[in-house]
Amino acid sequence: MPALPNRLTIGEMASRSGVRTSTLRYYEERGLIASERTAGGQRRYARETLRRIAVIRAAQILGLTLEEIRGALNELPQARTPNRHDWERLSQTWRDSLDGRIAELEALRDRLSGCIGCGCLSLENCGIFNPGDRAADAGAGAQYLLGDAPEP
Amino acid sequence: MPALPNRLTIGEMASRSGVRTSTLRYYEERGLIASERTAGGQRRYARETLRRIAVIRAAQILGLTLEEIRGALNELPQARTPNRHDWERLSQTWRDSLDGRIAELEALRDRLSGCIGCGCLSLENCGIFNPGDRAADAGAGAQYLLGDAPEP
DNA sequence: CTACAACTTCAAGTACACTTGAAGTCAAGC
DNA sequence: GCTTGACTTCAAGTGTACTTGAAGTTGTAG
Repeated sequence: MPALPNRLTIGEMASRSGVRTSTLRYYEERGLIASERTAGGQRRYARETLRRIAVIRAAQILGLTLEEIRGALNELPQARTPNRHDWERLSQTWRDSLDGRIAELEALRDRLSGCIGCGCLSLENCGIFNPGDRAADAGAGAQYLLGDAPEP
Repeated sequence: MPALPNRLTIGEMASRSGVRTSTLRYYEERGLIASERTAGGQRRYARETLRRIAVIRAAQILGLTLEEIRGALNELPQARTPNRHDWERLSQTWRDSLDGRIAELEALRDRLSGCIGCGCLSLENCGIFNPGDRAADAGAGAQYLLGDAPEP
């Protein structure tokens, strides 16, 4: 077993994290991760950066943009090892966001399930698929199913 | 109250569905919706198309691409009013897909919750955030939290 | 019958998250 | 000390889902 170096090359980071080198450079360019350079100009990453990447990939699943993730991560400074409190705040925030998304999807699923019973698409009087036929001047139309406000 | 015409202009469709005219033209170009034309070449939509748009927006929430949605919708042909069986198949498929996504997010949330207790980001020995430090040659690294296989 | 808002097409632009390729440099093993 | 794979930058390309703008046409209210 080879000893684990504390400073990892970009290739080592890639194979350990499952994220391509081009992506790592891109993340660095966008300020999500940081690196030091060798005398010759090559990147060397701290081992902690692996965790940061895990957090980034997890946050992407939650639907956050890289910019939003960058904002969240910048409260876990790269200068010091993030402490338990830092991490609790971040993971609690994301947990809440997850709970929200889960609730949204469950509501959508339940509306869909209701529709299975009524066969909406073939019926004129389904309250879910026909709102636009009645609330014409609300401008919201078929947004009903989505639980959305009209945007554009 | 103005009577509801059976053939709607693109502008009427836009205000009823909450989707821009440019988006409607784009959907048509991509084969998700259809229209007839007036003698002068302007689009006129059947009222049913409003439902189709509601379905499209709902499916987007599920994370389907327009191409996938097009595929699903093409089994609900525009030529005839889709029957109850058509709709049951489609909504059941999407319900299953929703259930899957909900389960994924719940698993992620639970792993996050476990992390809140252990303060991973500051600990060397968390099984969730440090897998890459031990399974170096698996190439999977920090994918653990995500429940993902390594892709690239 | 005319004015004007709403429509038409087509090409190009935008945002996000990357990937690819060219041309060149670095570092580790022999 | 040289070879070779891994690295470097920078510009351009990809795919998805649209939006914007220019230049011209249509349809309807007055």
